[in-house]
Amino acid sequence: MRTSWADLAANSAAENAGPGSSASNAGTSNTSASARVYVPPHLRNRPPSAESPAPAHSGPASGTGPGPGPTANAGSRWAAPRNDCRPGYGGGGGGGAGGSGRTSGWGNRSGGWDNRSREREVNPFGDEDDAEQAFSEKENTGINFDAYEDIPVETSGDNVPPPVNTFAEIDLGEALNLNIRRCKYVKPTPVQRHTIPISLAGRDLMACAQTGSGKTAAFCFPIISGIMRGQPAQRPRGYRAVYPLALILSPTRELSMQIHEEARKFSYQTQVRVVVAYGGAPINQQLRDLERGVDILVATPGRLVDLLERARVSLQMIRYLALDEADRMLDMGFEPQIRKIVEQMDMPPPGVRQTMLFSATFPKEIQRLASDFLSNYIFLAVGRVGSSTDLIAQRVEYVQESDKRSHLMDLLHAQRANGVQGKQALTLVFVETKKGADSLEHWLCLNGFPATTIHGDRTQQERELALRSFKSGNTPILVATDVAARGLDIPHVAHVVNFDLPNDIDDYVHRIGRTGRAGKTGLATAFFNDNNASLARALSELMQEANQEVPIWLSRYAARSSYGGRNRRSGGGRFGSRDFRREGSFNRGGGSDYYSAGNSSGGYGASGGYAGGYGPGVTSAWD
DNA sequence: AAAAAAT
Repeated sequence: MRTSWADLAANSAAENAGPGSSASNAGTSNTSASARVYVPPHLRNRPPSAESPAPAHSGPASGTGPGPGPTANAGSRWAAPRNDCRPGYGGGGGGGAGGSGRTSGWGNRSGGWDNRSREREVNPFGDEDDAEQAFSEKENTGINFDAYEDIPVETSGDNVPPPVNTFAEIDLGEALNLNIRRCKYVKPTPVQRHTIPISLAGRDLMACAQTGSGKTAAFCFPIISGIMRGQPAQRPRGYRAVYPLALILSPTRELSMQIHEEARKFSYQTQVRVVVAYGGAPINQQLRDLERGVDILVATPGRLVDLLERARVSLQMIRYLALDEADRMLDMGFEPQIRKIVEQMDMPPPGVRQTMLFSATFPKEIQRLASDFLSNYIFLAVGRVGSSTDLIAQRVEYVQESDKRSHLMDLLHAQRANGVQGKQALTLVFVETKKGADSLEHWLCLNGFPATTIHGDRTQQERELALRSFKSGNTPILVATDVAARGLDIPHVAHVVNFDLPNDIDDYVHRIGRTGRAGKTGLATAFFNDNNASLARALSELMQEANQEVPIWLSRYAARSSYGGRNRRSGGGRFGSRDFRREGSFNRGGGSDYYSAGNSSGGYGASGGYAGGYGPGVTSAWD
């Protein structure tokens, strides 16, 4: 489940050292999961009883167990680049939520306070630098700090705390500061400059910002710092339940893994423990991780609901709730689960807990839903990194369905010529359906292009393997459904191809955001035809906003499409969205008590110069 | 209509 370059290197090294992983794979099959005692639904979710026998590990923050070190990883067989398009296919079970290499810390699981210092915490930083050099492109955090100065920022809400300019201005604590240095973060990104003070002030937040703009750190730093300096948690002594203090939810398993990896770095040697739980992987290892103690739980909704229904996790001590890709989390597919977790279990209500919502886009309807979870929140919109310089070159080409494959082939041939040091530049191809993904992958392979695919019909092992293989450059083409559209931080993606355009312009925004990340340039090519007519207007507007050249034929489509209301961009201009509380129609609706007249103290100008406003004419465009 | 997310 480790996905970084360092892990690849580590796994590769382990692989070369010997075939030791096969034995451990054998031990992690799914069969052990079924040994769990079945708890009938009516007995599930019983409140933790104070009378229950106290488990040995009920104290706060006992030592952090040995993390998933360079574990025997089921997916490490991709090492040999072959024409086989799914390297490592059938490479063995296990994998998933960590191979059995993790269980070496078993003896310590009852450890309370006294074990804290004895347990050794695996350094999550590894030797990433070495691995990064494989791309011969040293990039530090990958963030182009020079691109920051002109990033527009807009805030609204009551008494917005002023932003900070340096990490030193805020006392996050010594251990956290050390990790910030280890991450080579020199100065905070815009979203961090604003989010951290807001969060440290205890305020709720709705934030529009790209993943890759430092968003994860923006919500992790205050959470970790808050847990470290907060009262030691007097956690109830649940029979088996654990009581995390912070919950971070995300819409895909891979994104949860990614957040977990980052959070582990930020919390290294802070005694703040981060555990991840997601579906598709055996639950037992996740249960053991939880039993060792958890302060911050990163999870996908389905698995969390499962854990809640088994009464293995209680949310009653939650102080911080963060939803990543919040607009996806609140759309039709997810909303019931999220409401269940946030409103119908034992989580403290808004105002008691602190809630932070993040997404690159925030449609108005979603903002309305989201406000149920928030209390007197601050709205923050951060423009794209490098928004003024347009780091993503967007192209739209008219391609009939029947011509798409050969057209893609042309693009890939051109790309191949630009290969970097023998490695082809990474190309991410989005398609509409899972079947379409498999079939395109197969076709690419037949035609000599090493491709793999990630979508929801593949097993979790296959998904993780595909992602690793792509990141490593061994399979430089990844065909993906929207499962990979959001939040995934894959360095070095040079080209995003919208083989099938999405129906929603926000999805398009998320997809092309997989390239041009963190201040680097990228290319996004879309195949457009009559089937995408409904997207024409929004697409053409978006491209205009980004100073991209809009083909004449697309403008004609856009003009033709009847009042594109449905697909109008939900947000505005350089931001993913703007605060829906500022829309006159909403305020007249009667919910305007704490938000008057669409202006607020200290809301603007934090980044200097930029006034954050829209002229009246522009504003009307968003009504 | 499709995708994602629990078993």
